[in-house]
Amino acid sequence: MKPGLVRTPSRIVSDRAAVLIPLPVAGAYDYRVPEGMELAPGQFVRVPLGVREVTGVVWGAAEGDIDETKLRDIAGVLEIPPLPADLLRTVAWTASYTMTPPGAVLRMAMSVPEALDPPRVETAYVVAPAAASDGVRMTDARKRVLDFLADGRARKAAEIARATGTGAGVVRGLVGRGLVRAVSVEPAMDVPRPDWRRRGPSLTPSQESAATRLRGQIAANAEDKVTLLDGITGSGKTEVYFEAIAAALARGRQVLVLLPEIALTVDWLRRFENRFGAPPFHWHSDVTGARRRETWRAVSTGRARVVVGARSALFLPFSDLGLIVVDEEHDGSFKQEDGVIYNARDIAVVRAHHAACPVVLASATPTLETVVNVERGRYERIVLPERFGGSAMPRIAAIDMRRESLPSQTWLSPSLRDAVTRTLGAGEQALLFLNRRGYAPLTLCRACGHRIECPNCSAWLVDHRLARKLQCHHCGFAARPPGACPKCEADDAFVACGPGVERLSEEADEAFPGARTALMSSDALRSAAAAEELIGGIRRHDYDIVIGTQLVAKGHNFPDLTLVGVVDADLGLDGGDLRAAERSFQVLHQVAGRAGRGSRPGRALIQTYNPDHPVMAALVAGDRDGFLASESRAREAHGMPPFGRLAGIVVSGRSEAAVDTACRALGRAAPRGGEIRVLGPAPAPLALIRGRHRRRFLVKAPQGVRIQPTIERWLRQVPMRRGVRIHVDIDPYTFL
DNA sequence: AGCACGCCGACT
DNA sequence: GTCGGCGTGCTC
Repeated sequence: MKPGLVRTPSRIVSDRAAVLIPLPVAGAYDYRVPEGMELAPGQFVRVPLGVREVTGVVWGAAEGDIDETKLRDIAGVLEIPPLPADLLRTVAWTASYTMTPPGAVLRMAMSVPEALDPPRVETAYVVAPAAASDGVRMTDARKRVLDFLADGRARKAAEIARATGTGAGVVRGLVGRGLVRAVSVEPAMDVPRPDWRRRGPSLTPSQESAATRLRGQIAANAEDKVTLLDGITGSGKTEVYFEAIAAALARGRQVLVLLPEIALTVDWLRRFENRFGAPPFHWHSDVTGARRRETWRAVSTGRARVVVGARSALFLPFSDLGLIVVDEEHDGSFKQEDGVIYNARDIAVVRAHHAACPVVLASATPTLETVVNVERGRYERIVLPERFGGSAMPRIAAIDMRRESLPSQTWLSPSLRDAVTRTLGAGEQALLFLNRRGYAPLTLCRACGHRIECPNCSAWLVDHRLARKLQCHHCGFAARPPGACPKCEADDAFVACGPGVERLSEEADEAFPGARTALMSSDALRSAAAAEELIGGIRRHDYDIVIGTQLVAKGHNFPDLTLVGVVDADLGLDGGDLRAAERSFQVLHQVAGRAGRGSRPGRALIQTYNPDHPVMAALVAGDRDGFLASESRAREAHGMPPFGRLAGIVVSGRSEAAVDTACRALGRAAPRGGEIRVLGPAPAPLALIRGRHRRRFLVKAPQGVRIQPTIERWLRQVPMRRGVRIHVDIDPYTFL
């Protein structure tokens, strides 16, 4: 990925300027610059648009191809700092790369409309410079006030009164005599600053040498430096990149840390506060209202030194970005799938390039893309070889389910049950991992075989017994379980097929009587507080068995947990997804890493019907690099990413016939014969979502070929009927 | 994304 | 006869 440059003059001198408005229109609109108005790119301006007036951003010189008579005047300039140049370039690059209108990308950078309002001002008081106190009667109270203000800082009347034991009248009197001056100040949220001078925890020799290399990059202001911090679970990657953060803070720069699933990383925040003595600013969808506005402005003015956030934090107006960290670089949640479709990990590299600052990508199971970038010499790799505190990676063994005999409607093999029993007997904790929410993925009528499906999607409804609902995991549709079969009207004939975590928890209660079980899934944890409560309980050993979905795999540290049982390791392998094997490996490796993080060694048992599958073999052998190498060879042989380019073109609409007609027209116009190939249309794996029928084309090109211009030309040739929409997904992550 | 314009059904 | 339903198409 090579970030392109956008030319932006430092000042607009012409009587016309291009203004980008946060709407999905083709490009920036030209406006007339009124006499005497000074403009620079990035400035927020009010412009007339139809009958209304909107806030836009000065984009550059006018394109000039619009009729003079249509031109309207810029109404005014907002009195807030302009968007920084590196953000403007990142917006332009993202728009062009993802084939999204730039205004739609800009909207992400203007996600806090209230932040653009003129700042609320308050009156504060300072000592007047060069004030002559002769002739002013110096009472005790006046003297105390002047002493209090002697340091030159502006303070509000109430604060002065409180500190000096006087009344507001004394201050007013001093103002009247010219000794104190009233000034307008923007009330600043009193934020403790992270203190990089604090001593961090002591590091192991390998952590220390990794930290030294990262500090060196910050000190050398290594632009365009992307470093993969590659360390197994528990190797202390976080402490290492904290040292890079400290180095950036020491140079007075700002830092952005991107984390997946931000709301649930209580553990991470605790470690940050331990290291820096103050919390970072947060940025994710749960940050709302005044807090959101204040954070946006604090980032813009530079008061916010460290921001930890979800992917949308990439479009915050950092004025002096000195480092970006992407933790859990491999995590799928960095890929935004709706609206502007982008991968935050990639955009982080682009923003860092434009901001001329280094990037650290951290992971125990880096993506093949990143590993290949290391091998090609584009990224540097720093390896943390051993686990912190000397504890070993858990031993991983496969349980061959073909050789186990299980009673029907149960999913815990005798081997796994035996291991759990012995673990509990030793006073330790066990984790049973099943990446499936709810009670059962399918509800079937015993009498006629009818399967309960979502009315809007081609998917089964998932039985959520705790919530007494059948739920669609694709559109959110929920219904009470019907009493009788809607097809054959048989009463009480429904049978739940397959396990979800709720059902597994039932089986665990039966299999291990007396054991205290905790259920951890996104359904069971409605709030961050509830999550913290449960995590604390597990850490205190209030529970013996934890049953969880992917949530449990993330970052938690349970010292007494020594056994991880993966109930269905084959779950992620089907689906024909390009990255299915890679993702399975990442998830299983990560969840296995939950075992043995304390003083006692851990082990993981993986129930599978495919013990010879490369993913299982690599997990058991502890051969991550071997797995990546074989995966890499397979992708290269098929010209798949990262050895070739892919784009998904999804055509969708309410009318299946209209979608098919559109697809035929697109198929006829598809580019042929060149090095770019178009496959499809095929029904998308979920052919119906939210009542919209979907078909998918796949565009494939060799490495290094820009596919966007070809796709653009192709799609432009075929006018779309109303009701039919096209989504372009460059570098698709999943094939849903 | 708004907002107006426009062309068909149920009301005072 | 009008009020208003939301489909369609602009906005420099």
